[in-house]
Amino acid sequence: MPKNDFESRKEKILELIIENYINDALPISSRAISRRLRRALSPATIRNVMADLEDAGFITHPHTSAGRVPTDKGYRRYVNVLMQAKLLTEVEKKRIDESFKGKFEEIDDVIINTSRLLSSIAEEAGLVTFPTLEKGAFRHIELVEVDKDKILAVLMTKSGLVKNIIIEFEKPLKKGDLNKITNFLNTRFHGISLRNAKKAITQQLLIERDAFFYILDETKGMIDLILAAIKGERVYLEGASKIIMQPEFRNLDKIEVLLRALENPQVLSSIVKKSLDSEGVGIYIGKEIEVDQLRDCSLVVCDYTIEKDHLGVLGIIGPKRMPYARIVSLVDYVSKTLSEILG
Amino acid sequence: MPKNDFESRKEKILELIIENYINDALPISSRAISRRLRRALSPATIRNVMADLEDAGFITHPHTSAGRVPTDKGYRRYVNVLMQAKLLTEVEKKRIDESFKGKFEEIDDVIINTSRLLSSIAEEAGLVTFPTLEKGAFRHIELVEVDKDKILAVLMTKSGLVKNIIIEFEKPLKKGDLNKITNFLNTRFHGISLRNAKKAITQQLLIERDAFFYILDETKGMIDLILAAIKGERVYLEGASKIIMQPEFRNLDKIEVLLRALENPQVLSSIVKKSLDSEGVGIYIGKEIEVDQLRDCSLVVCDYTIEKDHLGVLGIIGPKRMPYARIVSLVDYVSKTLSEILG
DNA sequence: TTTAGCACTCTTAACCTTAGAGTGCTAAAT
DNA sequence: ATTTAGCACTCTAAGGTTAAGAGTGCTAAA
Repeated sequence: MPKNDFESRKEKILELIIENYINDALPISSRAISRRLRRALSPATIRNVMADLEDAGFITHPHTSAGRVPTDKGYRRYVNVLMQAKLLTEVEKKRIDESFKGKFEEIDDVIINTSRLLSSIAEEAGLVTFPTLEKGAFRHIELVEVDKDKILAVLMTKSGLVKNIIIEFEKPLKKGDLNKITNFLNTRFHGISLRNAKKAITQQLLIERDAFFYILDETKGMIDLILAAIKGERVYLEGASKIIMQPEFRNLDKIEVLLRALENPQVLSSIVKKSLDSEGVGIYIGKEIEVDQLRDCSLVVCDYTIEKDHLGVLGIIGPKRMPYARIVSLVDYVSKTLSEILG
Repeated sequence: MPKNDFESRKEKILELIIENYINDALPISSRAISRRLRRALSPATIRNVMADLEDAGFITHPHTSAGRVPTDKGYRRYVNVLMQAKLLTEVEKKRIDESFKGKFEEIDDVIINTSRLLSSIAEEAGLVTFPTLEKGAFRHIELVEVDKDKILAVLMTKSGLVKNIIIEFEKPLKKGDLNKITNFLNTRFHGISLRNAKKAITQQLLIERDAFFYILDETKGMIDLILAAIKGERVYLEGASKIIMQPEFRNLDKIEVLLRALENPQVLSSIVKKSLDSEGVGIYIGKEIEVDQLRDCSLVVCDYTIEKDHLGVLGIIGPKRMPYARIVSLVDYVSKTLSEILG
């Protein structure tokens, strides 16, 4: 038997081991694999192959007389080369589409719906960040006086995202001044990205300083505040209870570590940072997440966008033993759908 | 010994049993109580009293040879008559005050901060609803055209809460019409409560129908949408992981039931409804919560307000074995502080 | 009324034991 | 040169037993 076939047999067996383990959460015995191959190979042969796979680091066994379980390296190989995408069923797609049909009054409702959807279809924890306006294009700003020394800025991006910011001033602004600033911003900056707005706006402001000379500082301060406010990053996570149903987490200490981690803003934010690296759907297995408390978990993430501008991130957190083929399709589809809805 | 003293001794012992149990999470033996009374009474005597308390339904024992634990009725008596408020320490108060000192750009940040604070001081789950605008007074509305057939309504209450609502129209409105509606709303309805706004506005609209005759329907529809949008009720809950640390929840099945319940919007909303009944700080013990999945928990809640108008609810969920004396003070103080901050 | 004394109950942890699953190795079979 | 049967060996998980300890309830004496 040529080398190639030999290698491909190994791969096949690795694939079977991993898929079986993902399904049953039990170590896989040589006999089980032999049966799956319709006895084309005897358990003894499988055992030899398994020993090779173990030497190569793709599988391991919890103790001498137990079957095999995948290692991180095994899962990695599985998602990289063995797994073939398992498309969502029409029923699932329909369910996702339907769930976005409802009326959403606020962006929060959309985000919550999305994360609930992810968690409930995947039966894992679903994670969605609130969209950032940073990459959005400036469309309209409205400055409303709410007090002598307080204004409400309502900022809207081209894609229709809205943010309210309340700004306090030391000395009150005159109504005319507010209008002047509003007009200035709306006419000069229509369409430019908020991320680049600061430099552009302050420059332009200096050019037109004559018109603004006595409110220049206030105007600049206000712009700073507005741009600072849109940087905030918030994550919504739902379905931690789904994870603890998984056999590998039926253990109080593990649950405790996991729940604590998922409640920790730093952990969430480092997860989100990680996700930014990936093009398309990103898969992080165990220690690849680089969060110690999540070393028994995997993360499948994807960003969502408006007109190719990054808005936020969504994904699934669950045990490493996760039906990647399905989850990847799910995350991909939901991210596309969300992007469309917001667009 | 007169009847009174006899009764008060019973109460004292009940109090000791409950406080011990709250501290240690272990059934309390007659010997332990005797020791706590500096042997003023022998264990045998205590046992007699305990038998009475058990007959009266205040305590029970898990099995023949175990010490006593409080029943719901016992806890109820404790919080109603035995417990004396345990004020927060200055350090704790300071911590709460400090945590509200930061800059909050959005109301969401305030709510999240509050619930995190509750959860972290109480070492239980903290719960805060987002403020409803319903009871707030109308202050200002701004209607901004964002598309031919889409407008953004920015609604602000007297107390400074802001809500954005995006409204779509079948046929486009003219710019002049928008201004007309904006002016109408801002001049005629300044100061009236949003809850009563609908009737008042539609009535007034009919009186002035001549001015609006060709956009009457659109105007009415828009008002309906705006008022519907402010009804939404959202709850933020943090610290479920704190509950599962408690000895009575060191059990996978219980944790599962609990986490599922706390992720269930219906459960949360029925908790919030409950809270509306109570004047000041409300305490609900076990089945009093009227949510079967939470029959082993207690709920301590209080509403928060602006100028005596109800805005929302905050509180603590934890095991029935909860340091009520401390938690009540905490919930009370945080609710007052939050009310002040928002005012 | 209170308390000492004591039999009784029940839980918990520790320790065995055993069945069963699965491996690794060796030697025979293909 | 592989593949496979056979078998000894290992480890887990479940069940059973035991003993210690904590606490009660009752009775009879103080």
